[in-house]
Amino acid sequence: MMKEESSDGGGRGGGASNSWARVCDTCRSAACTVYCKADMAYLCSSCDAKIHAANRVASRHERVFVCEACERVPAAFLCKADAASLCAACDADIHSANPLARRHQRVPILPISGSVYGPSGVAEEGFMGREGGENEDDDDDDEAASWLLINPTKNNNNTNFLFGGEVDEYLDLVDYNGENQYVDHYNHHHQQQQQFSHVPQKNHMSDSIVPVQYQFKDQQNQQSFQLGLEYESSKAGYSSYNGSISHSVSVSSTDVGVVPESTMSDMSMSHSRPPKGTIDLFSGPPIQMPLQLTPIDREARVLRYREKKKTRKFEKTIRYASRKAYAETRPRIKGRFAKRTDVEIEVDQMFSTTLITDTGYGIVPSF
DNA sequence: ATCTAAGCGCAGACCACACGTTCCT
DNA sequence: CAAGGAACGTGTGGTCTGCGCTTAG
Repeated sequence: MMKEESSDGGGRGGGASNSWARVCDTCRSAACTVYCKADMAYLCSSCDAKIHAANRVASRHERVFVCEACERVPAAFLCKADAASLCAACDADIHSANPLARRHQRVPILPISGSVYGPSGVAEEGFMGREGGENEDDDDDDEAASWLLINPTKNNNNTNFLFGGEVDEYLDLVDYNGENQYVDHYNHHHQQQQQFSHVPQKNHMSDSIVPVQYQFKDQQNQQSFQLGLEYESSKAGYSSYNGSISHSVSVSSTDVGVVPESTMSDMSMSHSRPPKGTIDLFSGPPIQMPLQLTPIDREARVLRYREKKKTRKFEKTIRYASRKAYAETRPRIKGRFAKRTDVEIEVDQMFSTTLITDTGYGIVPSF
C-alpha cells in the first residue's frame, strides 16, 4: 500500500507528520487532518479548531478526516477493524491485500460538523490539547497510549510482565493486534487520560512481536478476556478474523494487568482475581518504570506506531525466494520435511546441472 | 437456564536443509 | 586488513494437532 509520490498539490513534509503528508492549507506547517468541504481546504487540527470554532456558521462546515493512510485526500470509508479513516484508493489497496483484510467491515465515513474539539465532544484538553494535535490520530494515540502507557498514578504491578517491553514493543503489540475495535470502548476514558509519563521497561523476551496469548499459553485456568469488548464477531460476519484477533488480544485478565488499571476498572472487569490454583505472576513488587516520556517522545512514538500501522502487511512475505523454491521441491512426509534419499539427491543434482547448462544460470536468490 | 458433545476454524508445531551471517584463523 | 573456512542460525511449506468458540440437543 505504498503511496506514490503524487503531484496533486499540497506541500510535503511539515509538522509532526509524515514527510509526504499534505500540509495544512492555512498554517502551511502542520500536517492536515481534516478536509473542509465548504472551504475546500485541508486543515490541521489546530487550524480546524480555530477556524471552525470561530462562529456558528463556520462550525457547521462539514469536514471529513483525511485518509489516515495517504494523508492526502479526504477519507471515504471508516474501517471499523482498523479504526481508520481511509480514502477509496487506500481502502481498496489495504483491504484487497489479503482475505483477512477483506473481511474488515467498513462504513462510509460521515462528515463532521460542529466542533469536534469542544467540550460536547471530548474534553478539549484531551482531544486537542497537545501541540500539533492530530485529531484523527487520537484514536491511534489513545490506542497506543492505552496500551503503552500506564497510568502513573496507579502503577499497576500487573503490567510489567506482559508489557515489560519497551514502548516500541508495545506498539508492535498493538500493531500486531491489528484490530482496534477496542478503541471506541476506550476512547472516552483515555481521552481524559492523556498524561502518561511511564512506560514499561524493556524486557528480554524477544525483538519481535509475540502474541499475548502465546506467552500465557501454558497457564492453566487462563481466562481470556477481550478487553471488555463485544466483538460481535460472529454476528458481524468476520468471525475468523476476529477470532484470530481475539486470540491475539486475549490475555489472562486475571493474571496480567495488560490494560492500564484505570481502564480495567472502568471496564467493570468481572475477572479481577486470579482463579484459585493459579500462580499470580504479578503479585510481586512492582517494577519501577523510570522512563518518563516527554510530549515529544510520546509524539514520536505514536507517530512511529502509526507509521508501522500504515505499512503493516498481513500477507506472508517471502524473504528468500530460493528457500521457498527449495521448500516446495523438498520431499515431505505428512507435510513435514523429510530426508532426501540418495536417489532424490542425484536426481536433483542432475536437474540442477541441466538447468545450469541449459540456461546458463543457477538459482539465484531473488530479493 | 445450564450442561455436554459435536463441529468448525485457526494458530502453532513439526520436519530437513540450503543459505545467510558471524566468528575465527 | 582481506580472504577463506567453520559453525551456527534462519527461513521455507504442507500437514497435523490442540485449543477455543459456536451450535445443537
